[in-house]
Amino acid sequence: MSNINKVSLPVIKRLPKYYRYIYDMKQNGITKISSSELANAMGTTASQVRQDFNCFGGFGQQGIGYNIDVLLDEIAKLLFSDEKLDTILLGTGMLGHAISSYLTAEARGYHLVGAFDIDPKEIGNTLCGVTIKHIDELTEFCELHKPEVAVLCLPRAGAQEIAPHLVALGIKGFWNFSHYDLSVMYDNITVENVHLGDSLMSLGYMVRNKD
Amino acid sequence: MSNINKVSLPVIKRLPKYYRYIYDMKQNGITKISSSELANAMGTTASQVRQDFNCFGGFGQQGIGYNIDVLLDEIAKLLFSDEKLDTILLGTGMLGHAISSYLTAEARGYHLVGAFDIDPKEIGNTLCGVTIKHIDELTEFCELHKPEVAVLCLPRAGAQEIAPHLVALGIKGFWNFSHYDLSVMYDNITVENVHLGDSLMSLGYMVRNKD
DNA sequence: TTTGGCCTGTTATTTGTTTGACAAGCGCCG
DNA sequence: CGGCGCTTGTCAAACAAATAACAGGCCAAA
Repeated sequence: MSNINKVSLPVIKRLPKYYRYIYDMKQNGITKISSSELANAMGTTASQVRQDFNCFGGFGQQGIGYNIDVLLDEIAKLLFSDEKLDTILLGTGMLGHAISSYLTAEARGYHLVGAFDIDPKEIGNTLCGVTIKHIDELTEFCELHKPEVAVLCLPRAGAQEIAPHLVALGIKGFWNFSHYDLSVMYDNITVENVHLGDSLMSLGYMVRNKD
Repeated sequence: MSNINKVSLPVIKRLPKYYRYIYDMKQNGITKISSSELANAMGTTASQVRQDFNCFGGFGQQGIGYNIDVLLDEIAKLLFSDEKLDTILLGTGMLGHAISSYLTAEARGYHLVGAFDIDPKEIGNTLCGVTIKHIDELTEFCELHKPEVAVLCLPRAGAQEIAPHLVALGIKGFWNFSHYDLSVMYDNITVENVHLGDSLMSLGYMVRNKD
């Protein structure tokens, strides 16, 4: 068991979806489920469900299926953790506001500890419980509070300029909304890109070139 | 040439990134580039670059490389189009505001024609040039203006309820920020999911279980 | 207690994507 | 004009992921 040696990225990316569906089933009073039932609900195959769960040791019972509580608990242990990740936000524009609100209100496992901008009009305002600081204070802040995750909601030039400093300051993971390709530069850092522009462009292509 | 029979999804998803890099190079005065140079800049392989471009006929010259202008133009023809896609926004909360602003100010190929909400406080306000209407007016509006794309910035229950109507009203593509899994239901519809929650969860997993 | 149906964990097969290899084309230089 | 270096387009091999197949465990019922 606990064969967490090297779980492939596609599997990891599917975990949140499993969590969502299983969480729902628990809300609906379901107590156990088979791989085929789950696969059917999620639009995938029973094979994939079993193989995915097996990456983490496989927490089902032959002849029975999977206990919803066990399943939910195991996946939660994988995705979340007792201690939240201290997180800072860079760029408090419209998107920054929306994202920080999401991070504090709806997301689990993160704790917003700081927000930074260069716009004098923003500095000093409160954003989801933290005071927006000027980006000049970033170094001092990070050395003191050691945040682990940075959310980049700034324009590309800004992201490009600040990313190396953040890495040097010990940031381990980026939630990147900027158009700057972080992952090219550092590969001992985890980057989760949310490229809205790319997403929209491929949507447009697919809508126009519908098979 | 023009072997646009069936281009695989991974290739389509890479097109925007190509566009970004090539656009930049043009800004920097570069006029031609080889597959290996481009691959190197983007952190991929020359093989992949050539094979990707070849899905669309291959617009390079042996011995020379790719002309930046030609390349940019060809990719733009694939991703964008002369006529913009009429788009409506559902859900004008904080995220809806940020996304609509992005859509109108920064994105290319889309035209926001309507915005809808259920919150009486929002109805009548202006959002990026359109007046926010009550969702009860959605059917009439769609029958009149025939929008092609819908942006879903509403909570899951709302998305779940409204999605079938939107499909019935002729929506061809969804930019889905809700936690509802549209793609499971309709497969003649294009859905581009931006699941912020999923994205954050997998980031957390990867930060904690760094290889 | 034994039998049969069901379901998991795991191994095998198929499918799809990425990487590598090479022939043919272009331009430059002698 | 011919050879050489470089580059594309394309085909082949390697790799990764998704699907299918199956052996073994569990429960229920007889």
